[in-house]
Amino acid sequence: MTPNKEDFIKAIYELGGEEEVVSNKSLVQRLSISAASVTDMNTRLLKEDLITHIPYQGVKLTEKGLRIANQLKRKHRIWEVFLAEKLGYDWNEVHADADLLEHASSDLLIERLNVFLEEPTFDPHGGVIPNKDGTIPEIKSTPLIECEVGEHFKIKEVDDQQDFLEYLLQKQVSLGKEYKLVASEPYDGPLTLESLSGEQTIIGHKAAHKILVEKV
Amino acid sequence: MTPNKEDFIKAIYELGGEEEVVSNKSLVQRLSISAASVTDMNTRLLKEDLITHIPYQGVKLTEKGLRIANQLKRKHRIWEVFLAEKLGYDWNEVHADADLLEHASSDLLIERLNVFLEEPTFDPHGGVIPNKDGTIPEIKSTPLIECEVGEHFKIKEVDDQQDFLEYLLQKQVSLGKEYKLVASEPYDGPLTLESLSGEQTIIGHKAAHKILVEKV
DNA sequence: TTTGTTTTTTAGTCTATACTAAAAATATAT
DNA sequence: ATATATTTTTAGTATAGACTAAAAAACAAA
Repeated sequence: MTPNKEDFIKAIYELGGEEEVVSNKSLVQRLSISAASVTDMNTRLLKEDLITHIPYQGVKLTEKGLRIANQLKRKHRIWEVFLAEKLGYDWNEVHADADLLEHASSDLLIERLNVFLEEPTFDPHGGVIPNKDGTIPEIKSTPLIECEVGEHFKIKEVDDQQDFLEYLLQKQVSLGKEYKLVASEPYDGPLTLESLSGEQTIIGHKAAHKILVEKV
Repeated sequence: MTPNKEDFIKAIYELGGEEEVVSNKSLVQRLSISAASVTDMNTRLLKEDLITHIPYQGVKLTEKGLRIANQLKRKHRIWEVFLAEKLGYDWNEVHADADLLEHASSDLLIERLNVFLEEPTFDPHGGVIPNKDGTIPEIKSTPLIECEVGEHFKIKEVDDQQDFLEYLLQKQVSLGKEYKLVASEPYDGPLTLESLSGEQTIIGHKAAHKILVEKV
């Protein structure tokens, strides 16, 4: 497995290759390589049983390919957590360096880094971190940021940083409380929540990443 | 610059290519590649002005090559500090992962990591960390671990971790005090110091890494 | 100094990854 | 349905990095 193959598999995954067939054209655009190079890489990955290929239609990940894609995603997201939490990267800065690091990380390194970071469940964007074996953890609760306007939910888990907890206290947001999401501004804008008693609370999008809810 | 070229330059450096001509043979052994591959790589690095080459004798780093070698060493050693201090790697475990990571580190990442680690001067083995621009910092003080038996020295700087400071206090080792190194056991064994008043103190090799001294 | 050994270089191959240009297959539109 | 446009594949080429085998140069030793 080389960095290039890894990137290719990741690209297929991100274009929906877990379920549907992904066209050469979309891979050409995603990876900025020629169509011929995509065909080349397809035949190589096919030989390794990482994808299935329907000529003139596209490729799909095999079980093996999917497992690798998820393990890469695990590495990527654990690095993102590190970059954001420990090195002070902004959420939009983490991606490029995580992309480099994920290809240079032994399993041992990732597991130790994971422990150092206290086994995070989500990356800085709120994405779920896959398990070591490439499976996706059963998430009963979803980040508030992923809720749609109009949905009702219950607060299940919040980030446990001191200042964030104080912020929530001040906003009177507490575990178990039920809300309805009444508005969510685009471009990482604020969310408006309405409690059962009709009071409205406005919180920022970063906060909405740190709050896990269960839809009711 | 590719990881292979980087490793090649590092190998030349480690074999003394800053000053003397390094033979193909030594590079063959160091990198476990064929003699023909060494010649190939030499011609490539020559084209980029990273080395000078005397046919049938060997190669030497140019100024440019040396700067790159030191910047790589900087990356390598900063990662070693991270692996040892933050992820709990043993001193002998850090090398392999640092070797991978050093090729996947943007300058930005290394500088932020350096700040996170509080700008260490030495790696876990006591090696000096080169400056960002590829120069070697002027070290007035040397780690105690690098002293030879019989030398006299003065304590200049010690690691400032709470428990280590308590340990030193208990051993009555303090800044400015003068000692003579009277014994140093091999295989990371303990060091025996003798103060001016003739008292002997025995400290472990790890502690000797954390103590900087000036020879007198 | 002549012979034998070691080291380096050259020549030719191989694989991974890219490319362009052209051919083949598929999709679209009148 | 036939012409046109798009997408995919094939064919041929390039570069980085590796190899083996053989030639050339340098070194060592009797």
